[in-house]
Amino acid sequence: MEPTDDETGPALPPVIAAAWGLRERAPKGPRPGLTLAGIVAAAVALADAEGLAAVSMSRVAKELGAATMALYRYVGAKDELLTLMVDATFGEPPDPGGTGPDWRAGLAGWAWAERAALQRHPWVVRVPISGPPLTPYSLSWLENGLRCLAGTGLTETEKMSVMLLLSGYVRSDALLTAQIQEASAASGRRMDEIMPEYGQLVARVADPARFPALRKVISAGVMNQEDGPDDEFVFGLDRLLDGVEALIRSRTAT
Amino acid sequence: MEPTDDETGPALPPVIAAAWGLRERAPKGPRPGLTLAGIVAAAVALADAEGLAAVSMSRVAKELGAATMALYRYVGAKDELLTLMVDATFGEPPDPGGTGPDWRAGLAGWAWAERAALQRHPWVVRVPISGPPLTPYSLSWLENGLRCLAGTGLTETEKMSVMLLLSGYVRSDALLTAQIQEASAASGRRMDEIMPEYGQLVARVADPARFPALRKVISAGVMNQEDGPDDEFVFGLDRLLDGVEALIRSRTAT
DNA sequence: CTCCTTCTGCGTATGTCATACGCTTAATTG
DNA sequence: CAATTAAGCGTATGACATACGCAGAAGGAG
Repeated sequence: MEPTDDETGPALPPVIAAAWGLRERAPKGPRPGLTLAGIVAAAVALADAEGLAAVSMSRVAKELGAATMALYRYVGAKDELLTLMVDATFGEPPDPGGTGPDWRAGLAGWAWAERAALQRHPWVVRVPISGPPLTPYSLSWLENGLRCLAGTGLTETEKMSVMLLLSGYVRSDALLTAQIQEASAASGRRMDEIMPEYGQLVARVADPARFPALRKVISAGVMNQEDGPDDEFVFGLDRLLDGVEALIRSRTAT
Repeated sequence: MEPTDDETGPALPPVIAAAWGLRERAPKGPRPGLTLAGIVAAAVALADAEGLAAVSMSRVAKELGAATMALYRYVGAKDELLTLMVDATFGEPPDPGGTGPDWRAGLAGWAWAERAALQRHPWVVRVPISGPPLTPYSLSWLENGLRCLAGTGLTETEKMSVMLLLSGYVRSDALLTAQIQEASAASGRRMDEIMPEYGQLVARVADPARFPALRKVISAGVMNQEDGPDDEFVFGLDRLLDGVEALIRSRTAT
């Protein structure tokens, strides 16, 4: 179960190979009673139902009717299980990523879909990510995003940077939403009470003389307005895509 | 040590009050042998030297020559200590946030400074954040950022959204950098080897027929180019500020 | 000066967790 | 049928956060 590191390149973590279906099962030995996919699915269901904190190796094993240590035949460490859990929640990206001419609509759809996936499984943003994506679904999403940028005059480096920027933004937004949900659950208040309360706390703590701009924001009622949670996302997404559009236009003009 | 929840508003977590210097020491009882600031400073030093994983309550206490449980007189839970650690690493923002007319230069400077702070303490991006900022330095940074936007025609809500967008971006970028550092430390390879290796792994795992756009990026050598790590940051920052500029221009034009 | 209140430091105990190690046993091949 | 290989898993280890309650210090009240 060592990472394979032959002359063709660097080590491929075994669990990643397994996720891509590249694991050749040895002909000898007892047949496996569990599957990697089954373990991941059980862990995802558990996280959905009781939160990421409930996902311990022993708890997942119990859910499967197996012993804790049985899982380690499929997964080298809990870390790897978490990586696969995240990948599983994304699933196949929604759409062939049409090579249609409208890159902007394509990327916007991509962002909305990723956001939806993250909101279906709010714990995903709490998983500490260990590196750039190598898992099947994650790469599928990246692929589809990149396809949207095919017709633009951007360099490959720029395309990648745009995807990095966009996925980072979606993640940031989802993190914020998740925080509000958690704060609501922890304090027992309704979700639409969290931000107004935050505004009050800031007002109590921030001296108007030292924090004039901040106080102005608060007293303008920014935290109290009844905005659908989508408004914030729309704003950032529009800004971001405007920035990309400016670049593309300058490229096309040249 | 209960959160105070009087008629003036919602509960202010006691450790936040302490961080703002709002704690009135009781006249009775033995004098405290530790200080909250000292505990936080020790924890930050420990995280800087040995990483976030080394920061356990017992380890921090040992660093101070105190017993583990002594810390709980100053901090309700480890979570709170982490929040204060993050705040401490930011420190006072660099510059009065001049109300000069050039919002763009101001915000860019803000972003670079925040990025520098995060890179001085790479573990900060690994701290699970529990909610919107309430700590002194965090709010100072927010204040200074907001001031940059004073002259623009943006609404208060929009200003806040811009700051959210920008700080999320800086954080995302710092997270990526931290991941590369961690991967480098874990695998023993040099930091500039990590991305090329990632490219090779993707090439090994992603079938060209199913991932054409991704393969095109890889084979264009995107992962191999000798880019200063700043290039990525510059690109995203420019896009982002371009997007904000487009909005401001449309506002001013009206 | 003395007692009482109040708060600090901290020893101990508890429950949880990830995971290393090695035994047993089931498939399969020769 | 014997040898091989890997699956399931029981046990043990060490780390961790933190609840609880005691002992002693500091100051105020009488």
